[in-house]
Amino acid sequence: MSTLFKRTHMCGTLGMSDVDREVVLNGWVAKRRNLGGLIFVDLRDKTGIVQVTFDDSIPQELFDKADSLRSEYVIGIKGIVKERSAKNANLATGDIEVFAKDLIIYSEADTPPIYIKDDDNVDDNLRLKYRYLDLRKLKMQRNLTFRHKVTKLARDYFDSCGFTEVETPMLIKSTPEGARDYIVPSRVSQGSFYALPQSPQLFKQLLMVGGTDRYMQIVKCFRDEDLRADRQPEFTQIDLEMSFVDTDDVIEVQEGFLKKVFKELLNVKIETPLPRLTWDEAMERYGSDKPDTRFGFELKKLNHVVEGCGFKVFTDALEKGGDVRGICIDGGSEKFSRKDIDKLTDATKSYGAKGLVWIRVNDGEYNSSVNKFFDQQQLGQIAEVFDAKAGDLILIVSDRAKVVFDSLGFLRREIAKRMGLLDDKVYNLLWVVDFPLFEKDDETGELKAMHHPFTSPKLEQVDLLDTAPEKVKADAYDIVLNGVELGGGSIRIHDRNLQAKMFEVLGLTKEECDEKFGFLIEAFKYGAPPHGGLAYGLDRLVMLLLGESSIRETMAFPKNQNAQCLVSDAPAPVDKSQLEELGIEVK
RNA sequence: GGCCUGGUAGUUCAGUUGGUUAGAAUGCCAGCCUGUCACGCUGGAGGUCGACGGUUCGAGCCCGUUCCAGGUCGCCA
Repeated sequence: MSTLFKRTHMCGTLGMSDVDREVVLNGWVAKRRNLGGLIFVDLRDKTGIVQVTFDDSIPQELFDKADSLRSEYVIGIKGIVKERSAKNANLATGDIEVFAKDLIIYSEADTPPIYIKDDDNVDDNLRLKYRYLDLRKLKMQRNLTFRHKVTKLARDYFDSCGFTEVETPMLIKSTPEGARDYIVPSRVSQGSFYALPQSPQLFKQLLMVGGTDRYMQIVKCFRDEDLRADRQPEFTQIDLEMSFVDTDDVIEVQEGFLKKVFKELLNVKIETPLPRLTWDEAMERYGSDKPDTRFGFELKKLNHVVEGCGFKVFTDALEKGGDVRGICIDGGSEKFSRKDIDKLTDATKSYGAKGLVWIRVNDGEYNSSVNKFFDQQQLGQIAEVFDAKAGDLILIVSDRAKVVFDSLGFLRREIAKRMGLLDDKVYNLLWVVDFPLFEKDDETGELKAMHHPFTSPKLEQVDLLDTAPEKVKADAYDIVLNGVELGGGSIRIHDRNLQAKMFEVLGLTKEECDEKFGFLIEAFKYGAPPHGGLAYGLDRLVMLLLGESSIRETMAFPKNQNAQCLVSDAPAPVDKSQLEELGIEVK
């Protein structure tokens, strides 16, 4: 029975140029202020808020209707735009207001369980349960719109570079390496299962064999692993693959994309070519393969300085082939109390460090947690490595290399955060290149592919595959922004013999390879072009561009930490009959 | 699975050494109010202090167990 007021304008777009214009607006009541003979309603749609005014120039019946409005009622109004006598500088539309001549209430609304206000601080579970209310926040609408702009820009840019967007299947074969798969039962082939893709990796390589030449896809990926602020079980990649390219070609195209994204969406100029760090250098200097270079505190190796010292913790670590490394915090001595350092020490323990040695640099003397083992001269030698000055704080960790890098990498970032050195207006993009091809499994000691088994080794190092595979570097690269991995990729192996060699080093039998990747190996028999590519984590990219700290702020319906969708209550049990139809036993 | 933080009104939080009827802000309801925009003023409703057990004359507070949430380590080729 309700009629519709045909909208002429969006709320947030009105301004002085619309004065005296008759407009029709639709939206939600964000706020009602009743001053007695005068009622103000803040009307909201996705573009913003505008003030609608009801005064005594309208019939009493209409005024009473306006008085009945409550938060989140959905209404339409007809009215005239007028310049305000009292302007509101805090509101984009604050120069004008709309004098209502007619009002229609489309829906009434119960009092909402959460405030619809950008700067609220509501429990995450409530926000996720009532996500449709949360999404009414202008910030969320801005975020979704921004995300849309990133994907549109990606499609346009890669289109202009000769890429074709191709959809790859969502129901694929499970290849249980790496992350856990989400499994989908097959009704037609009972007892068999599909998996949801962790990435379109194998299919995009098949597209290269299929002559697609340049492929892109904005694609959902699924990983059944524990969640984090920047990790969701279903997330979106901007996935890319190119034929007849080397690392430089891939990087050049991507730098063009990133430059455009930053220029057009943030009006930030990115200087290209971007810096490139080798993986070795990134670890040595920053203790991380995704270094944040907005601040210093670079790692220094102290092995040669502490060699033969009387401190057993250091000498033991060295004897076992480990390292002694440290960082120097400029002016950190005053900023961090003994208690602060104890807390930091505790925090490093989750990275495997057993302790933290500290040295406070004063004028010409040193105070440290290892005064018993080092005299002033020895401490001075350590300080010299860092070029430390009075007021600095040196933190040292000794252990096997991974623990040392992880702990110090964490410390430098944590300390920078506490010292307020993380400027979110600075965008330090860089490439980390030459990753190791393999890494050792901590439990089994076996080699496994660091990236995936189709990543090409650096061709000049292929001979090392037989003699010292752990030393072989890969043609793999990650793009890093302010300490966050935005994306990664590699040049793939297109040579059958090299691929066979790779599987051999990984200890995979021919049967295992055929079982898992037979279709790709088969495809490579029929002419595979040299190819390589890259995939961005779209959610993370958008998160960083928006200055958000969780990817949940960039997606419409994210899952909570238990991977549940609180809006729809998934996952949920299914009917017994559904399971029977799938041939799944019911307990 | 481990560690850290938290769970008190619809919401965000405070709650001292264990002690009367558990508070504030905001939201909500009612009344008044013609230039507000965090409108104002007056009044009102609103609580399984996450759950269970224990200690105690007495528990929001102490102890134990457990559930839930967020962060994080492991994990994420």
